[in-house]
Amino acid sequence: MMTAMSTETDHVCDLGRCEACVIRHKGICNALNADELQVFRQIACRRVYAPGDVIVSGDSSEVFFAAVVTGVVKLTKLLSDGRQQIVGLLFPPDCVGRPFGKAGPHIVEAATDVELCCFPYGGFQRMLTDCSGLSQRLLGLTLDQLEEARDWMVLLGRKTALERVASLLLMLATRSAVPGGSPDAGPQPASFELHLRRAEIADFLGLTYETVCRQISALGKDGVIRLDGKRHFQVLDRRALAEIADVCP
Amino acid sequence: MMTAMSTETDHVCDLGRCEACVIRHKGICNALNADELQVFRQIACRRVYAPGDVIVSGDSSEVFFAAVVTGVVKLTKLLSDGRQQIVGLLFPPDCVGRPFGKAGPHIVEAATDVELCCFPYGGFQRMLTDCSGLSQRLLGLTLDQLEEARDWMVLLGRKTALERVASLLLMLATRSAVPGGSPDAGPQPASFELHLRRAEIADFLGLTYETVCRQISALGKDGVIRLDGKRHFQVLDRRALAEIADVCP
DNA sequence: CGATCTGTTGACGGCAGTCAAGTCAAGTGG
DNA sequence: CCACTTGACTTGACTGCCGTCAACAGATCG
Repeated sequence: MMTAMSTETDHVCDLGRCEACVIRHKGICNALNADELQVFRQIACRRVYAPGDVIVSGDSSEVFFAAVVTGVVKLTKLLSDGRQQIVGLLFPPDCVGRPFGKAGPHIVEAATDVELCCFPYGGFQRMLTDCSGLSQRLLGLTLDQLEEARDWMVLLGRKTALERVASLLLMLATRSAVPGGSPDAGPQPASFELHLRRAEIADFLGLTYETVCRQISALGKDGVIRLDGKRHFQVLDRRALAEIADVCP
Repeated sequence: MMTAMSTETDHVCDLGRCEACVIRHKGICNALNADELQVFRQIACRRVYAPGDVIVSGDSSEVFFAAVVTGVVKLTKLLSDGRQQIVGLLFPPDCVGRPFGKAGPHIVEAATDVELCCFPYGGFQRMLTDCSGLSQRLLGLTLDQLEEARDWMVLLGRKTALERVASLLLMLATRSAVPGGSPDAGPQPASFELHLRRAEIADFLGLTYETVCRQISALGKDGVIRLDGKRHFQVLDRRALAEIADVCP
């Protein structure tokens, strides 16, 4: 598959070559030309995390910026009595952390095996000024995340438990669909792994894990989805799922 | 009060002078130097709206970008059966609309008397590329909004009705505090007008308006707040309010 | 084997939604 | 001026969804 142009080391080393990176033409990296990429590569540094690893915690006085290369990153916020809410799931090529000063208290955690491309804070800040397209690109990504967050606000504020679960499954089914696949032509069997525990799903949907269980069971009984094992989902009736989720496409 | 430097027309005309604008040194305008401001001023156009006026509706195929100069703008999302959720309140100098293509279906509405500084879409896009600091500044604002949206997700997903109402009142009390005032030195009587109807508060908090009423009454009975009329609130015990709201400062 | 973790299902109760009645203020029209 | 309407708000009674508590089933591991 990989056309081996390089006669040099073929095993992916710490930094790898940006040109071969899976997010080279996505996210912020896509805003860079070859020369700028060179600079990027010199200040960047790859890090890997196992599921459950905490990437950043506390009130993030420690500034941090990175791009998600592979895996899923979980963004959680806490109330003082322990209640918690997942406020974002980051997929490649989303970015973690924020330029320009402080953010509120988050917990940033790896939901799956995760590979990050990390940037020293000052260096990234400089790139942001030097590379004309970079901040625009990052702005675009941030606006997308804002849009997602707002859709999630509707879910949390107004949807029933069943609608919430359906919405999540539909989102994941859509996201995990092959990007090059036919645009909603075939029935699209839509099957995917959900790496989150029931409790994490609950924290994402603003429910308890018992309620999540019940609604998943309900969707199963109605023949809308099917579970193979505990975490592998199969969408049998996508249209019904979308109708329950009340998504306005 | 106003030091009349200009010997010319004193009544504020359609465009006014950017130099005298209340958001000249805030928001995106602050990223511009005098020359860039000149360009901005030539493509910009002021518009005013009355409370309840719809600024943009539908799926915003009509692209639109503007800065809020005065007043409060309401961002609403709908479900197909009429349930609705306010996903954002925009105060000066926040921005309405998004560069780079489409956003989801929103309703953008004036919550109070509103004055906007509107930009033609193409012109703003060009400015974004030409003015180096502009996209960075807009990025900063967008990141702030994202942070706010995520805090709101915690409220909608995990807080009780009483906590939600307390959180809203605390936010408004904080926002309406005199910016130059003493940083939480005195008791800060914190009194403000809430221009939203009970039903709108409910749509913001993910509750029904009856529940909002009850919780406001409860806070009143406990001596935490006081109502003068229907919409003028006075925070009597800010510490208690913050404790109820469970805000981690 | 027990211990622990994750997930499922049942019984019950409470918080907030639903339905409904009533108050208050402002406007309208005779 | 008064009768009436309308809209925003408040309060009460009842219901239901979802949270809480609990028991149990598999799976993994030492």
